[in-house]
Amino acid sequence: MLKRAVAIADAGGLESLTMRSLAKELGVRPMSLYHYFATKDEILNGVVDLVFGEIELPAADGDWRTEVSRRATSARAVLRRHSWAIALMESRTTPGPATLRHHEAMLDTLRSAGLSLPMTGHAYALLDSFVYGFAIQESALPFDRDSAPEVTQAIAAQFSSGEYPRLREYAVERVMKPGYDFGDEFAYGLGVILDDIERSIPASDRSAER
Amino acid sequence: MLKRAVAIADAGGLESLTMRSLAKELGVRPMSLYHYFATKDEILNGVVDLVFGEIELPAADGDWRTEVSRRATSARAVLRRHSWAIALMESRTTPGPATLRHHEAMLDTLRSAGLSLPMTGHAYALLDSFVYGFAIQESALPFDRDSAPEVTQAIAAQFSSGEYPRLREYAVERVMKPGYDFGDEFAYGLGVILDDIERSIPASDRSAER
DNA sequence: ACCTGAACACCGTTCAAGT
DNA sequence: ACCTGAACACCGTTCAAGT
Repeated sequence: MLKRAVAIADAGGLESLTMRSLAKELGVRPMSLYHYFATKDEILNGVVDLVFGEIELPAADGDWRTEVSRRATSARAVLRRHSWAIALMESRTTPGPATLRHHEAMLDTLRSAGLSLPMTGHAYALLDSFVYGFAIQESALPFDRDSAPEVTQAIAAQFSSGEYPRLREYAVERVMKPGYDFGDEFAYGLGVILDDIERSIPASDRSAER
Repeated sequence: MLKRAVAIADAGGLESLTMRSLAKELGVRPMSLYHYFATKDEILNGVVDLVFGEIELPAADGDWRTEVSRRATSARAVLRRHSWAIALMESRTTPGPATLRHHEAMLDTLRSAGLSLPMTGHAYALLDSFVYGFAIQESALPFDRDSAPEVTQAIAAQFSSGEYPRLREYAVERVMKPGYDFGDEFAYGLGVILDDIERSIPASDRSAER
């Protein structure tokens, strides 16, 4: 039921997910939905939790760097698949069960790696800020993955006025060069964060497979 | 005119900003707005650009670390003031003039600090991912800045089931301790990123005030 | 150039009622 | 328990018309 809601938003964006469109998708009348959910907001909470549940959980007994990296990469992929969910996260304040399970697994992984409680907070806040923020930026790219060159060139032409020399430089010398992919910045940022976490681990726990 | 739109969203959230509410605020009939903007989407683009314009610009000829730090801190404050704007950013793909000026200033600051073109992209993507993602997390906190203790305790009680031991540990031993403030995590993350940027600067440019 | 009333095709949701 | 039709107070936007 919530899965259908996700499918609708995937296909037509968040604004296409209405009580009426969801009801139609389920072959039922709009008012029937109110027997299962008190408000549309409740449905949105469920939808966000469902999306969260798609993210691979890290294993606390694995190599922490591998696990944290895998989970972050999975989170990015999920948020790219359901980019409408990012906007939703800003307004949801009551985490669902999948979200809680997820946080529990992450905390377990970080604590098992030997991080102190304060450092666990630092690392988790930094990591998820990066993942969410990257997803926002990726979803707001002025070109989609396919039509990159044409649009990029149009933008670069706009910069030829000389008003934005640094933007022009970056567009022409970097973005328009073959092989450039904004998505690659994810690996860089993730590496920086993982390195910082690694440095924070007490020597006694370092590279301990436990 | 767009300022009034921002004020409406500040006061009542994004859903309270409608063509009708904006018209009323301006003492005009709804249809008059269409003489200045083709669609509501165009208004939203303008609103996002206005919010962007509130962020302090970094000075390319200042100390890069001071400037980048000041700008990131300002961005966080702005997005906290207008947290509804975060959700909007996800769907806007055409940057306005204030946004372009902003990016130009950031690129200029990073390049003037001696960063290579690829490293400039790495640093900027990492920095803004962090800033945006932090803003999302901060706006989705289950407690607002004032009523922290009561709500936190209610949440901690929920964890007493033993189903989420790591979450319980973190809530009880960290979040509920006096002096804890999620907002403090911003300084930590920003420090990690600035340190990474600093390490990337060629020795010849290091600490050059130029 | 600037503004507007009426209307249309939508929303989420209430309420009272059906099986 | 599960579903529904009619209705209400909203949306964004079109169109034709006013000054």
